[in-house]
Amino acid sequence: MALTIYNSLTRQKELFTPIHPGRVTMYVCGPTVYNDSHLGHGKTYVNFDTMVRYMRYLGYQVLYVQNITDVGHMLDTGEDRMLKGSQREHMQPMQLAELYTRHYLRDMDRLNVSRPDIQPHASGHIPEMITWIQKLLDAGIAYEVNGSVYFSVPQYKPYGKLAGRRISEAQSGTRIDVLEEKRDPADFALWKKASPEHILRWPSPWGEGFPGWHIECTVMSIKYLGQPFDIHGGGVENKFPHHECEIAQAEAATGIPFANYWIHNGMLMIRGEEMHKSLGNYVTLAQAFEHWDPMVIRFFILLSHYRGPIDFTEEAIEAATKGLQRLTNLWQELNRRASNAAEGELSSQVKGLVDHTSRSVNESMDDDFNTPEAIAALFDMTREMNGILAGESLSRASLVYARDFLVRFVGDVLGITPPQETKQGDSDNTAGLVELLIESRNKLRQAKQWALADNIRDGLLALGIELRDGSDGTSWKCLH
RNA sequence: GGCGACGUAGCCAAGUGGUUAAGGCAGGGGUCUGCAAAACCCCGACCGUCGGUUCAAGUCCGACCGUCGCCUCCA
Repeated sequence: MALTIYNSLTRQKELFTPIHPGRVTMYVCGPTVYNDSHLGHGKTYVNFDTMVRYMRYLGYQVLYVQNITDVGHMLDTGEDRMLKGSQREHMQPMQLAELYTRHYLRDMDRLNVSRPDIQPHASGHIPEMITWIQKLLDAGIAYEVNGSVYFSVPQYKPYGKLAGRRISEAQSGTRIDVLEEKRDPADFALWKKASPEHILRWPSPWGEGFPGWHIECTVMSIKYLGQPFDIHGGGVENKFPHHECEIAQAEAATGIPFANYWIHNGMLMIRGEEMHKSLGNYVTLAQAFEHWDPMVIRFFILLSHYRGPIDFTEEAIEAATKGLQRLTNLWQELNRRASNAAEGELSSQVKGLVDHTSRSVNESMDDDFNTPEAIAALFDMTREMNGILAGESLSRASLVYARDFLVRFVGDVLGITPPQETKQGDSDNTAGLVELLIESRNKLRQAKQWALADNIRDGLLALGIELRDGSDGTSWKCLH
């Protein structure tokens, strides 16, 4: 089987064929860095990161580009988000952008989202944007009015092909005041003249101003990935108008297709509603991490298909926590046993189980990155492996074979970091002390001094160390 | 109003034409264990409603009900 991807452009699953065999060029719309990242960012970037990881696992050389928007865009209230943010925090706009870029990367690191290969900042690509706008003017598909430049939508026939709309259908002027200087209500800004109080401003052939909402993605993706490139991703809420405009700008200027595959991921909801500041249900990743382990949040996200919405509820997160524990318990147990297992041949039963699971998860991932189905197969394997583990002592080779599969798939592809190894060799003496207590407790148990033995176990548990008495001795793990 | 998505067991969530509808959580019953934890075994849905197509439909078509997104910055 081979990788198939649901392409928003054609509205169907298609066999993925990159432009250059063995290589993938991919662009995903990044955040506007004027505020802390929230759970919705978490879902989007975990979704796309997992795709990148899987394609790399398949052997593709992936070039992954994601922008950082730091130039500010006009809200319909006439305000600029970067400007608003800097006033709120009493900072210079670029200082604000730098601060929240760092926060964003910090949060993504905790979710184990691998960093994009290139993270171009919009503010660093103003000259390229100006050049591109000039191209559109030269092509006669854009026009200048009072120091601003607009894209003439009626002149670009394919407009609406991504979102499935016709411009005649668009209700114009119902909810926003149509700028009188635009020739058509559907026209969108490529360059806006800066008002005197606007700090974020750059010189251009049309006077001082700032770039329009969509031009940065068109210009930066093509600059680093070429035209066309393979995959363009982003949240569904950006399908229209943002992505539609990106296509229009790119293709109208050059006559060359923009991106071959468009991937849109579903939104994250909080108790059934879109997360929105005005609804008071806005949860930043930093806040979420205070309650839940970032790996639990990542796992929770992957438990649903990327294209669907996710409803973030405490109950669902709790279920994900338990499920992940089940998986990591096996991982940990394999590690523990492998460290002192006897040499021997690879068990054909284990090999069969692991190989079967490996094929199964690959098929699921090949089918439009179906992570929930792949995870179900992992749980099947977990159950059977636990059964085997309970019945016989396996050779080191068998344990390592199973463990390495988890490292490759759960670790490298799903991006779930392995359970922490017991801290042997750490600078502190925790491991030694715990082992000593276990030894003493087991002597008490042999003497049937249950109360004292339980006292030690309860005391350690209160300190976050859990003991498990097994047939082959007592193991322990830190609970945080 | 226009465009689009979705509605599967108490909760979360795969499955998109064909043997007994994955998996996780919660719940119930067992096994193991001094107890606990972990683990294993057993138990649950006829797929929003109503029609239609088909030898055969959660799975395709239509209508209706409900939820959500986009149409305005948004991951």
